[in-house]
This record gives sequence, structure tokens and C-alpha cells, in this order.
Amino acid sequence: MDHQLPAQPAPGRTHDPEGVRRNILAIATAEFAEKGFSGARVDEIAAKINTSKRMIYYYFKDKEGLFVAVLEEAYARIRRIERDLNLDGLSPVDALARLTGFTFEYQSENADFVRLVMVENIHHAVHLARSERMQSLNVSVLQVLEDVYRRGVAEGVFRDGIDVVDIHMTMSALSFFNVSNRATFSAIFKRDMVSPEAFTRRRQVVVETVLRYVAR
Amino acid sequence: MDHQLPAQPAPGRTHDPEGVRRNILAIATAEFAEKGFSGARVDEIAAKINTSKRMIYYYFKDKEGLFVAVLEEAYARIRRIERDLNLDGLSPVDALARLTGFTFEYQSENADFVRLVMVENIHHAVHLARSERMQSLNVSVLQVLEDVYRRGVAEGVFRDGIDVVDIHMTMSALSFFNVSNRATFSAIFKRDMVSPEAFTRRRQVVVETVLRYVAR
DNA sequence: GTTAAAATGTACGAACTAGTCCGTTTTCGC
DNA sequence: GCGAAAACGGACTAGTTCGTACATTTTAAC
Repeated sequence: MDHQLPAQPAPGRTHDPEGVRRNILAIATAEFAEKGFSGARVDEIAAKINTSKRMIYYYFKDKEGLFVAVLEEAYARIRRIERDLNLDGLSPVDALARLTGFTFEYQSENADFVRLVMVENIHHAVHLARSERMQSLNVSVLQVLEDVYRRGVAEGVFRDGIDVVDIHMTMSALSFFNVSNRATFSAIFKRDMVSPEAFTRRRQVVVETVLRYVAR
Repeated sequence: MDHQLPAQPAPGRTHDPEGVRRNILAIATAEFAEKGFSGARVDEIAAKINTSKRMIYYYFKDKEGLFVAVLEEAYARIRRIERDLNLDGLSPVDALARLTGFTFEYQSENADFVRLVMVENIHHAVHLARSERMQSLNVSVLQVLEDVYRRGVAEGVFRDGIDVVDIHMTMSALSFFNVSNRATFSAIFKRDMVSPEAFTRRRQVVVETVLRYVAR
């Protein structure tokens, strides 16, 4: 959501299309993540942006178009960071631990992303299906994981015959759930899930769970 | 959602309060699970029930009251079945495998339950917080797990020092994610997640993941 | 049988909500 | 500078959505 395009319009300029676009996206992201697609109100988003409601329709066509753009931006961001993890220098075990730990941390720190994905799943991923960028955006994560796994098998530290999609799914599920189900889970079991201690503790459990699954 | 109260009104009777109540709950459950709280329409639910919209407000006060009742019923049902699993006769390893497998199966077969919990989490569990029944409804699952774990440690097949809430969380997360994120995950990775084969395969991975985590 | 309470049906309204109409201002190529 | 296109603002509307006012029927207690 940051550092990719001019944050300020050229001096002496009142029109700033890209800034307007990004401002709308930022506000809409927060609003959709907070209230869901149906719960979010276009008027509410309009009231919070620096420009007028008219601009939402000008740039994104309609409420659904806006949501699709929000989703694309959110996925693009996590994959962008993931690619920069640079796991090549690490041993397979360390690399897998790092990747798992990153996933857990990223999702914990970006509850908006998690909540947007929840919302999209409630809507059976119809918006996501409409976006061609999506698949190409997400192949990288499997490539990174495949690399690490192959090295681990070759070195004899991981057992053979595991599907990397399963590893990714386990990793994602454990990280995702910690945010997505935080409200109900902590309400039911009176469990602290937000303090730094709880975060570190659970992070360790998740990493260990993944490592134990692939270990020989 | 079934077999607990007279399904038919007494013969020669036109009024059937309990039947009306259950009819509304069943329809509302499907509707909220499908569209979410904000997305569901009271008028739509009203159109599908055997009685009139007036009755929704008569029995449940308002849309929120209806949703709370739907949630309570959904949680009560899973815990009811869970208690009847009868794991005492099994070895600790078999019992834990059985409990994990059950959780996975139940959530797979009851997507409505999973989706309702997602919806409630989007709303920060405000409805759930309002229900006192909730906590008492859910303690049983931890007791069952605690029993199995203690036996496993005593017999030397499980390592010591694990928090059972962590085991439950892992178990739930892996089972939950398989349903909650099915739409986005299968759209992004083009992965079959619904066929009987995919179900059995993933079930095995989940059970193994949990067992390997507690193993010595 | 009478009567109060419980259970039910119908029509309607006030508030909200997504999206548009109509117009103005700013930018930029020539 | 000029004209066309891009960028923008504000008021308005058609349709929807939750909830209720008003009225009726059924049940159960005495």
C-alpha cells in the first residue's frame, strides 16, 4: 500500500489522479476489512476519503469493482514481500522455519489482509475469480516453498513424498486461524491471543508443527 | 438441528410454536451461512419460512436476536455430538486421531457451521459475547482433550509440557481452514478440495500433523 | 362457556443505500 | 492561447430493508 508511486502531486497541481486512487483504496481497504463487503457502506467510505463519492465510481465503476481492486492490492503486497525473503542462504530447516514464521507474523500484523480474505470466502471468491492477475500473483509462494523442500529432501533432513501445497496449506491455516478466529476463540476459551507473549508462544508452536510434519 | 422436540404439532392443532421456531431457525441458519449477517435479508428469510415475517420478530426480537439464536444452536450441536464420541476405550494415540479426524469431518460436512463462525468473527464476536450459554457449551471439548493428553503423557507416548488449548487450536485451525478458505485457495492454486479423494487425503495430513506434534 | 393470553397474518412506512445526472474546473497537446 | 479530454463536486433518486401498527385466530385456565 506504500512506496510505489508519487505520494504527493506535482507542486502547484490540484489534480492528482493516482493519489486520489490510492487514497480511496486505503480507506476502502480498512472499511471492507472492518465491516465486510455487504456491511461496508459506500457513503461511509465516501465520507472518509479526501475527495467525493463521485470519484469512487469514476475510478472503480461500482462497489464490486472497488472491492476487487482492494483484494488485488492486498494479495500483491504479501507476495511482493514474500519474494524478498531471500531464503537461499539458509539451511532447509532454517528456511522453512523462516518462511513459516514470516507467514505467521505477516498475517498477525496485517489483520486487514486476513479479514479481506475471510470476506471474499464468504462470497465464494466471486470477485477473485474475476481477476486474472490473481493466479500469476500467487505462483511465487509455491516456487519458494518447492525450492526449500527439494533441498531438504536432497540433504536427507525432510522425508520424501510430501506435496508442497499441503505444507503451504498447513502453514497458512495455522497462521490465518490465529487472526481470523481470534474473536470467537478468545471469547469462548478466555484465551489471550494478542499480547506479545501470546504471539511469540503461538508462533513457536506453529513453526514447530510444520517442521515436525516434514521431519524424517 | 433435529430430533429433540416434537416435529409435528399435536393433531387437530393449528398453532405449533416450537415448530414455527425451529422452522425459522433452520431457514435462517442457511441464509446467514450463505450470505453473512449483513448480506442476509430478513425479507428473504421471511419468504422461505412456513409462517410470516411477523413471527421472526415475535420469537427473536430482531435480526440480531435471530442470529444469536442461530449461533447458539450451531455450537450446541457440535458439542453435543463431540461428547458422544466415547474415546475412553481407545489408546491415547487412537483417541487423539479419532478426535482430530472427527473435527475435520464434522467441519467438512457442516460448512454452515464453519461459515457462521466466520461471519461472527467478521463481526468481532459481538453476538457471541452477548450469550452466556456459550462458554458452558464449549468447556467439554477441552475436558475430552485433556483426558486423552494426560493418558498419553502417563503412558509415555506423548511428550510433556504441551498446552491442550494449543492442540485444540491446531486441530480446529487445520479443519476449519479447509472449509473456510476453500473458495480462495482452490481459485488461486487450482486445487481440488471437495472430492472424496481430496477429503480423505487432507484428513490424513491433518491427523498426522497433530499426532507428530504431540509425539515424543 | 367465558376470557385473557399466546400465536399468527397483512399492509405499510421511515430510513437507508448504491448509483447517476448535471455541471465545473483543471490539464495538456498543438 | 485554445479546445478537447480528463478530473472532479454535489444534489438527487429509485429501489430496498428492517421493523411495526393493527387486526384476527387459537389455546388454555377457570
